[in-house]
Parts: sequence; C-alpha cells; structure tokens
Amino acid sequence: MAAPATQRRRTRRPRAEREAEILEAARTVFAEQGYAAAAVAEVAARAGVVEGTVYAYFDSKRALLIAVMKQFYEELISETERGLDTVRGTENRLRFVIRHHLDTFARELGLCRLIVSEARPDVALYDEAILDLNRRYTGLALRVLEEGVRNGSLRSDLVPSVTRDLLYGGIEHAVWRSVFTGAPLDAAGLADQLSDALLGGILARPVTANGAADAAVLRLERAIERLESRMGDE
Amino acid sequence: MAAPATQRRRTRRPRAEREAEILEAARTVFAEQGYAAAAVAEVAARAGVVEGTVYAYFDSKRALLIAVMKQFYEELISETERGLDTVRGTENRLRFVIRHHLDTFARELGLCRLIVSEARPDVALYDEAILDLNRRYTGLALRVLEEGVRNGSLRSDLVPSVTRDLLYGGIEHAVWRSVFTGAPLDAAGLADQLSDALLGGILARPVTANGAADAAVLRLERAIERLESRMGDE
DNA sequence: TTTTTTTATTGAGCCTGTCTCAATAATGAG
DNA sequence: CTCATTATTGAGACAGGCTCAATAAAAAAA
Repeated sequence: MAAPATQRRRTRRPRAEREAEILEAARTVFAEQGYAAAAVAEVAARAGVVEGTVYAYFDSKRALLIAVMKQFYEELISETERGLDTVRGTENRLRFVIRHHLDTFARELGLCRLIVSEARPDVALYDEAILDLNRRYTGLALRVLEEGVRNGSLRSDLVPSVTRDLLYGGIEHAVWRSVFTGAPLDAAGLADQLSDALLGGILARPVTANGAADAAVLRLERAIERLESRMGDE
Repeated sequence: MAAPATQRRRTRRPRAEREAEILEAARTVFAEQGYAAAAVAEVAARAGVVEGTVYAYFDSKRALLIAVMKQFYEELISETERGLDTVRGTENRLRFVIRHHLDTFARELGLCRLIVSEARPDVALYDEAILDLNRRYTGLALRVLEEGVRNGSLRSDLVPSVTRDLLYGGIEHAVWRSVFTGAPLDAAGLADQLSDALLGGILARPVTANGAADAAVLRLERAIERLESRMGDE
C-alpha cells in the first residue's frame, strides 16, 4: 500500500504557539465531550501533534483542564470588571452581573458545563487554582453586595456571602435545567426573573407596601388640607 | 508459603441480599472517593465478592451509581413528604424544605457531593432516571410555591420554577463552599439566612413596609376623623 | 441418598485510556 | 558545514472497566 497521504511532518514551533494550539484544541474537545469522555489522544490529534507532546507541555490531563478553565475565567473576570465600571447603583450592578453571567453561560454552554460539573467534584488538593479563580470571580458580586449594605441600598441584616451563593447557585441551577430539558436559553428573560425574585423577595407584600401606602398618605394629606382650610376660614 | 488465611469461600446468597450488599458497598466507596476515583474492584472487595459478580447484578459502573442515587433520593423524597404533611403555611413549609435539605447535606456530605458533581455532568442519554428523581424531589418545593402564589402568600408575579432553582441552587452553592473551605456546616444558621434572603428579598424596604407604619397611618386617620367630626359638630 | 439440573460466582484476560521514556530529528550557534 | 540543544516522537507500561467460558453451590429430580 502507498504511504498515507496525510502523513504529518515533524516541525518545531515556538513554545508559546504550540502551547496555545494544544490549549485551544483541549478547550474544544473538553467543551464538546466533557472531561471524562475526552481522550488526550484526540486533543493531540486536533492540535496536530502526538500524545506525548501534550504531556511535554502539560503535566496531566487534569492540568490541561485547569489551564482551560483558567483561561476562561480570566476572560470572564476582566469582562465583568469592565462592565461593572460602567454601571452605577447597587441594584443595576447586581442585575448586570446576573445578566452577564447568564449571557456567558448561554454563549459557552460546553465550557460552562465543564466548570459546573468537573471543577467541583475533586476536592482533591490540587484544585486550589480553580477555587481561587472562582473566589476572584464571585468576589466581584460579593463586593457589590457589601457596598450595597454599607450605602443602605440593601437590607442591613443581609449576609453578603449567603446572598452571593443564592445568586450564583440560582443561575447555575436554572441554566442546568434548561440544558437538560433541551429548552433554548432565554438569557434576558431568565435574568429578569432571577433578579426580581432575588431583589424583591418572594413573599407577598402587605398592601401598604407599594402604591396603597402612598394612597393612604395622599388621603391623609387631603384630609389635613381640608382641616386646615376650614380652620383658616374661621 | 501457606495458603492465605483470609481466603474467601464461594457462597450463594439470595439475589436480593447480595444485591443489597453490593449496593451498600458502592454507596460507601462512592461517597468516600467520588465516582471517578472509585474502582469497581474495591466495591466488589468490600461486598465480599469478585469484580465479575458486580457486573452480574449491575450492567455498568454508571448503573451502580444510578442505583445508589436512586436509593438516596427515594429516602429523601419520602422524608420530605412526611415532613411537609406536618407543617402548615407557605412560609413555614418553605423554611422546612430548606432546613431539611441542608440537614441532609450536612449528614451525608459524601453522597451529596456525588449527586451534585457526578449526576449533573453527563447529559448523556441514560440519565433520564436521575433527572426524573430530581424532578420528583424538587417538585415538592415547586408545589409549595405554586400553592403559595394561588393562596396569596407569595407575590402574584412570581415564577415558581425560577424560584425553585434559586432555592436549591443557593443551598448547593452554600454547602459546596463550606465543603471546600473545610468550615463545619451550621445547617440551622445557614437555613435561616437563606430563607430570610429568599423570602424577604435583599433590597432595603421603605419604612412603611412593616406593620408599624400601617398602624401609624391608621391612628392618624382616626385622629383626623375625630377632629373632622368635632368640627362638623359646631 | 444419589444424580441431575440450574445458575450464582469466579478469575483470566481484552480493551481503552493515561502517562513515561529513550530515541530521533529540527533548529540555532559557532 | 558541524555540533549542541531540545522539541517531538512512538512504543509500551500500567490501571481500570467490562466480558465470558468454566466452575461449583444449591435446588430439583430420581
């Protein structure tokens, strides 16, 4: 038989570029298949190298995963930081964080599934790196919450860390459900619903809380005016 | 050398019992090591059988996982149902669900980590079973929410499904974080904080919101009426 | 009791996938 | 052009999931 037409020639490339190529390939393969199902051999093939080469750049399959996640998180963090710089007011800032997070999930479903599913399991020692990235990212929202409590926009008895968990946990759950059921993800609508529930709470308010209270005040003011005008008449 | 002292004799046991033993062993091993790290051989050893036997009872390692989760979920569901039967009022019922869920997580951390981490990843076809269990379980809270909207205890514009995600997602996130940081889990305190934030919302309320204001308005209105009637007397 | 049938249980071994390492050849320096 | 450096390779060690023909314990039949 003739030699295979697609024979790969051995070429040397600058370390940085080859590493980037492998990382890019890993990102794709992991996102498509998940961590467990992905084979390092396939990552290698897609990067145009042989399996051994991958291990010359990354210590293990898991190290490759962490590198992929790190890259993703760094992007997410800097985007969110930039965004927060342009939005004013605690409520608006929270709505922005929720909306942006949801948009990102919708756009990069594969990667996000990876993070939700694969990052968490191994409480194994080495995931310090991932925990730290997560802390940095969710720390952005945490600071908005703390600031809100300080400046009086948020309830003074609020526990910011618990609220942050409610926020991110809620998003993840909602997204995951929509992934499972296969329903298309309506990021904008979902963001609004989540924000409304979180910000305003879910309990029905006593009627006086919204407009009714104003109405009562209005009635009082009118009554008093009536009194005043009468008394002034005398 | 002498024959090993711990040589196992081949014994036949009733199907149901052997299956239960294997399941029990799997539950322990999975909970201790997580799915990926656990070896079927170890499950077998702990159940006092050989690897092949495990496969005579369960089709695959994953089927074993699903069986373990099924058993756990069934217990959780029936406990929660029983509990809900004894608690009245939407707010109390929600607080109960949150509290009970947190208690269970605290008590069975290993298994819960398994569910959070291993169940979710594989959107792979066969997890219908798990999805269904999850639906049944979280359906309990969903029904409480829907009922609350109907009877006026909860905001009429609430989206029950989104609220359910906020509820369970928030719990999971909070627990997971405490697992990671190694902090002991204060189920009671955390349950209260989560319930408060979810029920009441996080925004600061105008002072009029809590009953005191209503009472004040009422007193004012009465006083003015008294005044008015007096003046009418003249 | 003895013989036969049934089937739970075994363990050797196949297969896929991660990871290692000595050999190889592409590149840059002298 | 030659040599030294080191990126790249590919064969294979090792681990873990899973299969299957052989085996023997229990039940049924004689």
